[in-house]
Amino acid sequence: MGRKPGHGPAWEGRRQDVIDLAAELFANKGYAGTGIAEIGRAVGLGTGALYYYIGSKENLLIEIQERVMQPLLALARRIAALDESPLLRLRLLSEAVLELIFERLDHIWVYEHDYRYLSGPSRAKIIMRRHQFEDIVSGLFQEAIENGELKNMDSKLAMLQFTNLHAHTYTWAASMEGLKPADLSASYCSTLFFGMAKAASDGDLEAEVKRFRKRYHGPSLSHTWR
Amino acid sequence: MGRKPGHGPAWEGRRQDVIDLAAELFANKGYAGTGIAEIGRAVGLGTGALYYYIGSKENLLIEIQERVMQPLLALARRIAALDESPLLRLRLLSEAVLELIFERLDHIWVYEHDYRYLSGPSRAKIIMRRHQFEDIVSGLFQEAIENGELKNMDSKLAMLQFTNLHAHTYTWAASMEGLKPADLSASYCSTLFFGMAKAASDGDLEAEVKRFRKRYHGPSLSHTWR
Amino acid sequence: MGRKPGHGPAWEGRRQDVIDLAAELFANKGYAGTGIAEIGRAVGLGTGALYYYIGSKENLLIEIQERVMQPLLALARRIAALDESPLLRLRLLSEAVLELIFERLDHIWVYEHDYRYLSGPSRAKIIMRRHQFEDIVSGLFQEAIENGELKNMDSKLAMLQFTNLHAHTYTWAASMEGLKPADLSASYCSTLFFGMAKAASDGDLEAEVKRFRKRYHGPSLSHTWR
Amino acid sequence: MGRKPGHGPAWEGRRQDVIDLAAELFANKGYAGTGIAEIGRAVGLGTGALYYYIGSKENLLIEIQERVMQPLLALARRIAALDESPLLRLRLLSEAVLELIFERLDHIWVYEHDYRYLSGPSRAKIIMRRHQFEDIVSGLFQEAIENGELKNMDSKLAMLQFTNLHAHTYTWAASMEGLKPADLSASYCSTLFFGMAKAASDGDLEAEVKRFRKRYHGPSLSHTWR
DNA sequence: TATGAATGAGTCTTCATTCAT
DNA sequence: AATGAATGAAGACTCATTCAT
Repeated sequence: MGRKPGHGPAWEGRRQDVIDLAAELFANKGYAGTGIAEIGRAVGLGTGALYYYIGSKENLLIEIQERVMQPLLALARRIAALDESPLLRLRLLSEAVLELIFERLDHIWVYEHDYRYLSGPSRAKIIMRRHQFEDIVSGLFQEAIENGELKNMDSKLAMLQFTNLHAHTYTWAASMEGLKPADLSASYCSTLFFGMAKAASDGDLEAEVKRFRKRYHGPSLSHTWR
Repeated sequence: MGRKPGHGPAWEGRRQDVIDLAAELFANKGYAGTGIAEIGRAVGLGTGALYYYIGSKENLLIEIQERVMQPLLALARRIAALDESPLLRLRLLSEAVLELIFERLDHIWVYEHDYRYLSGPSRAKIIMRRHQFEDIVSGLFQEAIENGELKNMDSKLAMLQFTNLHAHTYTWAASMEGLKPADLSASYCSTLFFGMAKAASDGDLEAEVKRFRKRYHGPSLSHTWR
Repeated sequence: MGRKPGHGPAWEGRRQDVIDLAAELFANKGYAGTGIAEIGRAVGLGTGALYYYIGSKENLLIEIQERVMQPLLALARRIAALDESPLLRLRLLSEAVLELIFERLDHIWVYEHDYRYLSGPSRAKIIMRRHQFEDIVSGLFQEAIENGELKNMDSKLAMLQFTNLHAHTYTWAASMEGLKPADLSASYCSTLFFGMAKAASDGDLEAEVKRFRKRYHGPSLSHTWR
Repeated sequence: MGRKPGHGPAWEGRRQDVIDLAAELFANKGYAGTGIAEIGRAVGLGTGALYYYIGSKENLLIEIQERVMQPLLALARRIAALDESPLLRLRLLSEAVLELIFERLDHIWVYEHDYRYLSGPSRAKIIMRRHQFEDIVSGLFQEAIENGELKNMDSKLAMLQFTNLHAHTYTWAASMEGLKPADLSASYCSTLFFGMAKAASDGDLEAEVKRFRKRYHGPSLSHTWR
């Protein structure tokens, strides 16, 4: 974002290193909980020198968001454009997304948690990109539904389930050493696509729920606040 | 001596109101991004009076976490103890959880985002409770697997999918006016349980993936950072 | 100080109780380190009711100072007026002062430490009284010197030694359970009066000091700051 | 990489200046009565820059205590180790202590008054050092008693008299312009050592006291509180 | 007489940012 | 390219005091 002419050749590399470290720190202690001086200490630079590279603290946050959103969108576009069945493309996207998540968990933490600290314009830009990504996924689901590969359902709801399943993975991925993105993707897609398949009918369970509600007279199972 | 130490009868109610408002503000601007004075302004109290009710800012955060975790755990325990099939119990739990989420989205935002700003002990307590919740869900899946209602899979992986799907809902729930927890729960459970059903076999798709990989020679679909 | 008409009969007693407790707390945690609410808790009163008795926090401090200075001055005047030898009177005063110190160490702590927190007028008043006390003691020493009971020395220096010796006792008195004011007084006065007696001549030691200074060439024994 | 963490060469000097000024202010208005901003104004620094030097307000207090206690202990140890008579060593110590007191009265004020505002560990450390100092003085008195230079008395009581006499000097030293530590030391030691000398016997005065008590029937000379 | 509640100025402290060198 | 130093606004929190009831 901020690279201007007049900087030496090492500038860009150093800059990226700083962002790397910032992402790590932000992920662990939160954007608001991490001080500029702390980042400086981690990189081995005084605050003054740090500003030579970063411009501002918010800039750092913007860069990290970009680092997540740019490849994500690029990936989604490239894959969506493939001449393959929608489910296969979704499966490929799933794996690519999970790879991204596993590769740099810290970035994803920041991406998911701290975009609220972005000021107006940057925030809007990020949100717009998220919608773009979602639209691509929605579109793929729509194709699959029209295809007949999936049952007739709201493609947006399908997309949200896909997104929920993948996005929330960053929460626990660190504690599952050994788990491979490819395997996880297979499992996720298996659940999603079979769960949404033509044959699937939830009639039985929902009927059972209804019967239970009639029969049940114990303490409330739905929540009321306070 | 007629002393009556402690607080008047209105105190607790006022206190809860303050927490309500704080949750709203924290949800919008983040815990770190919300000032005590700002909360005071929202409630109509000076900082001094505010502290009379809250004790400390962190206390507010703790209280909000409790408000989420306590009913969540209580619900999970009560439902898990029912004498019903595991899938039905999971379905009931799903709905209860979604009700909780929809009812107080702001609390869930804070619960998911800001627990990192808790100091040591409180943080540990919250994390412990989360594990307890997860164990209950895992247990139900394990039962369903042993039952034969679900295919043979890692019950923890099943639990994580259940959790991912539900937890991440807070992200977009506000923008889906009209969506009922009951319907969403039906959809989620349908996907999950059919997707994990005995019959389901992902052999076909995975074979297709393999063929694709062999055939494909375009730009990389997996991500490498930077 | 603050007793106004319109107060019930229990008022004054209660007021004194509050001052008692305040002295204890001030002694332990310092005037500035003790909150009004803390005093209230100790007495069993809310802050509102407390103010009914005390008027202000500074008032409390003033009262405590008075409680020390008034009996001290009264004592000194009464004893100085006795028709006895100056040394006997000093000895009697010594004991009375030590009794005062031992009886209410907490008051003395406050008296010695916290008069700096008094605002202008009260502070001036207290300092004036201290001078009055010192003048009485000086006068007694002057008599003894003129009497020939003590050697010819500056009566003010004599007074300061008397005062130093007694005043600083509060510092450690609490840790000397069992020590009686009368015995301590005997010891103090013995040291002082024999040390200042006609016969006493410090020529020998001072000569020795001079010889040592000439002979000594080790590291400096006098201090230079930093 | 050319980083040079830490502080510039002027830092330590500036830091000491800040402590100097803080000591002055604390001495006049008390530790609790002096605000950080006030110190900043006195040094010509904003609060931010001030903290760059001091770390915390309590640190300032600790530093001042150290500035008193460290030279005091060093002095005591060096002097106690000299191969001279115990009384000469006490006399030398007396002078050194008084020099210290006269040189930086403000530090001594803070040292004597405000150590109560130190939190746990620092407070304990300071108290320990005070005991070490007292033990050295006690030891010297003990030697003098065993020597026969002083009469047979409790060496701790002797030490306390020595300490009282010296320590309390800070109270009035400022108002005695022209008084030299050496002269004051000579006077103090003269009083103490002759007063505690072998020949001294307080039999006469104490007998007189007894006779007086019997004879006297006026108002109480001993104090009863309130 | 006493209470709980409210005030608001004041406290110490932190931190992103700037700048002379 | 980098440093140390300084800024100053903002942060959380405290506390003596007041007041309606």
